[in-house]
Amino acid sequence: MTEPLAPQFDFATVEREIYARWMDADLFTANAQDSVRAGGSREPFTIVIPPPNVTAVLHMGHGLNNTVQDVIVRWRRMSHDDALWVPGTDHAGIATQNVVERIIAKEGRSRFDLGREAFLERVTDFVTETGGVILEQLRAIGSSCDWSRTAYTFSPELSRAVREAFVRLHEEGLVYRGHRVIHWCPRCLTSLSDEEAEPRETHGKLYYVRYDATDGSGRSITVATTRPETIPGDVAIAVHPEDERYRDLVGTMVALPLIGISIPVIADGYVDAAFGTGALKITPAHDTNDFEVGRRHKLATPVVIDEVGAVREVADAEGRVPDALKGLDRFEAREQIAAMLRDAGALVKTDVHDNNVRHCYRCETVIEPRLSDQWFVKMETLAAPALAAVKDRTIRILPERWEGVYIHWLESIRDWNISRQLWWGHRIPVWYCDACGGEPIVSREDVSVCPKCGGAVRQDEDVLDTWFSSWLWPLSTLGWPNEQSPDFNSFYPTDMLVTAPEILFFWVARMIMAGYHFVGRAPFHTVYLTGTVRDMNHVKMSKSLGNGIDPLDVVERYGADALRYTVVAGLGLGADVMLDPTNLDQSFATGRNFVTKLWNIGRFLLMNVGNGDVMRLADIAPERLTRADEWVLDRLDAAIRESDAALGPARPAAGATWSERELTQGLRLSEYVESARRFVWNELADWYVEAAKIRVFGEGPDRDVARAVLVHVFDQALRLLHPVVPFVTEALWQRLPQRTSGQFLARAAWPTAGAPRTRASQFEIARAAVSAIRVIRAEYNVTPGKPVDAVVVGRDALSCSVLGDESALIGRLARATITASDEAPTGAAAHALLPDGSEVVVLLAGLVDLEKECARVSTDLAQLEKQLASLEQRLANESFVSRAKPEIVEAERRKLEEWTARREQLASKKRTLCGA
RNA sequence: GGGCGAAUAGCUCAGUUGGUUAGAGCGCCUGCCUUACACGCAGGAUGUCGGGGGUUCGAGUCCCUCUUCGCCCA
Repeated sequence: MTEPLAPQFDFATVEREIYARWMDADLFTANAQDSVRAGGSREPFTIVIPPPNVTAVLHMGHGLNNTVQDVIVRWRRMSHDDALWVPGTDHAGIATQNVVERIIAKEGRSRFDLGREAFLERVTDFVTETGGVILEQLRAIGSSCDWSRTAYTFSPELSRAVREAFVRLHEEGLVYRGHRVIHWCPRCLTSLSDEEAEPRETHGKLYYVRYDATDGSGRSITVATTRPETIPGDVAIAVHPEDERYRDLVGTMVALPLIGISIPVIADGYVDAAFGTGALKITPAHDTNDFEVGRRHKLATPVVIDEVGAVREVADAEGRVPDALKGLDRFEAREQIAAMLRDAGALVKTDVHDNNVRHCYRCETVIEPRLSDQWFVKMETLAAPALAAVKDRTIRILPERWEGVYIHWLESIRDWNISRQLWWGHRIPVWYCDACGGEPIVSREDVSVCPKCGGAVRQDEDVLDTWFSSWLWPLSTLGWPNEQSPDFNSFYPTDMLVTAPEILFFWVARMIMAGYHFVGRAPFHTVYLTGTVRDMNHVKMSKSLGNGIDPLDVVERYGADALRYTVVAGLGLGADVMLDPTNLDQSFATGRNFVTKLWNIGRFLLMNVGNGDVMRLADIAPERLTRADEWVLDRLDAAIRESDAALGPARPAAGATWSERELTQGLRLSEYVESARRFVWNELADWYVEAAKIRVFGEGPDRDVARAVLVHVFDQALRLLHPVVPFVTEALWQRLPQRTSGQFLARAAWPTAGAPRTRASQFEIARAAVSAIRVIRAEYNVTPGKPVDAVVVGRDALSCSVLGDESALIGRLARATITASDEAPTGAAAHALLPDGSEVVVLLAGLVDLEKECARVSTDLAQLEKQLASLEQRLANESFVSRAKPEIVEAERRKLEEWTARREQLASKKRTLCGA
């Protein structure tokens, strides 16, 4: 039963209601049995969500990313795939721990006051309470995740996968304990991986410090350093072996300024002779590269900066730190020692110097290189297949340019520090026995006594890098390490991964490594890296900068569909999306306008089609279709074809790897949306609906044809648009005549294009005639309501019959009374030449300005002649005719014929009008 | 410093292997409340495709170079 549609789309009510009905009907739950991999009839199509942090609230980046995933997964679901979108969250070690630490700080307590166990309880409580918020928010933007499979990196199941991975890698010798200089955040009090310690361009100084020789010769060597506060930790001065300036100093001793300890001058190829003075101070405990130099030269490693970044004699550093520096923060110490050096005459000069300083990606604190024991993953063997997978096209990364970045990173990969000195995270499954002091015990199960001596054991205090669980995400969410689980069998490997480029290394590359290493197969075949959401000044949106847009605010104001449509329509492949946080009305106008338009087309249709039976298109004899019918059906097919081409392929046709041709195809979401939009708005609404009005308003058998075409075409268009604007399309679709309850557009079949319709192009002649008359009306400022008289003159038999048959329609759309004739009338009238050579003459008694008409035709003619001249020149060119592809030459010849004929028409018109 | 990428209408961007008169959305201008829609309808204006050079019958598209901007890695 169709009740009239509300004049306005009440998205707030409808979206909530429809989402609830989708959930009740269980539409988003994938069935492992349906997958062809389990003997079913559907191709599996799986996307695993990039798990947002449990502490996260939805921002536009999530809005963009998850809209893209939802569009893709809905498209595949409608395309008969066994579509699965796995949702979930990440326990996010540092981020979550920071949040809870801030909360308890308000109570005046630190995590150390609470102790490990009590602190973890607080975190767990916090996560239980707020961890699901972002998943709820994803529903508000329409995400069709399979909520029955919601995963969490810290769940018992996924934690088992983490242990399995760690232990297995250890057994294979790929996880090892290393003693080296790592990135340390003195605020978070944890080590970080190379990726988590982000380089930032920083304005600093370069201090030139003189170290005097100890042999009394009066010689000295000046080094340039950005970090004079580490001077107490210096153990050598290094120069390049081939640097003539310092050759005679190599092997001699110099004194640490202010401190007096003697250190050697050594030669090492690592030194860049062109930087600073060409002499480098070596501080092995406080610089990654210096550590390597120190190791090569078997130097000591005095530690002079502690874990909170204060200068102290921490280890092997007795007598090295001057009293005046002790206890100072590293940056205060820098100023202090510079002053002391200046006073001592050892500071030669300072220069301004910009360099990249690493900062903690979570709290922005300047990283302090720190010497410590950490667990590492050996990356070289893991990287090899991940590198090969992209090179041999098993995996494609879009936009393509990211492939280069990925390859470059993997080719110069370094070992991965996975220890974190945090409390919130997967505890490293390693136990130590103090009694026998044997090898660390690495175990899948908790260990309570030493297997060797039966003594007490203690577990490693550290937890694992969060990414050590995230890299298993496509595996662990589907049941791994149980490779026999139905989900793993049916849905692994997954298909696409949609994420932000920032985590290409953190996450994407490592997932590929994990996939190959643990199960021998890539986790997905396509990586789609979306752009970034920015404000009008191209600044990335962020809460801290205050230039963000809250997606839920947008949903509240304009609806989820408007948000989704706007974002997808503005999204070139991998392109950034610009939105103005200060003008939401304008930013989301695209989506809001479109949704309203769609709603109004639906209103028109439901008001006028009525509740009576609607024929199926297939039951209508072809000869009953009008030219307009054929045209709109043809345009629909074109839109379907264009949408398919823009979206697909969904997977490599050959199964294993992408062909060269396929490699960069598909995922043009904005092109897909534009094709669909153009059809419903510029073709269906602007032309077909207008053309069909008189038929649906009338009575008789033709009314039923028009109703059938209208309903069919709108039904198909709603299917085509459903992935982008799921709510409004579902709401309209369910009200279409003869819909039985329990049917959902979300599960309806994706449209397929039919064979080309030959009569469709005939309607173009009528359309051109309407446009021509409208242009003339506008030029002569004929008031829109006022009818005019016009004569149409077909160029040939076909045009004549089309224009004759359709004259009533043309007249109605152009507000004109049309006479079809064999000959253009003479006398004062406005003329237009249609693309096919037919003519339209609008009789504007008393209005026609002969001069204006003459000028118009002259301009047209001049332009055509210019183009014709260049065309003639091209065809006269022997090289072109002989060297260009034959079909190109042929096309140009045909064009020449048409244009020449047109020139004759225009020239003759000009003679009549201009009287020359 | 090394590498990668971008530069097309006022703005944001398409333009897939070189081949019609370079497109879209938003914005802008003109006229219209035409009984689905003014969040709309009809009409319209706007490009030395960053500069220069080259390859080619033919370049927005390929090559070189310069300029500007962005990203990644030291």
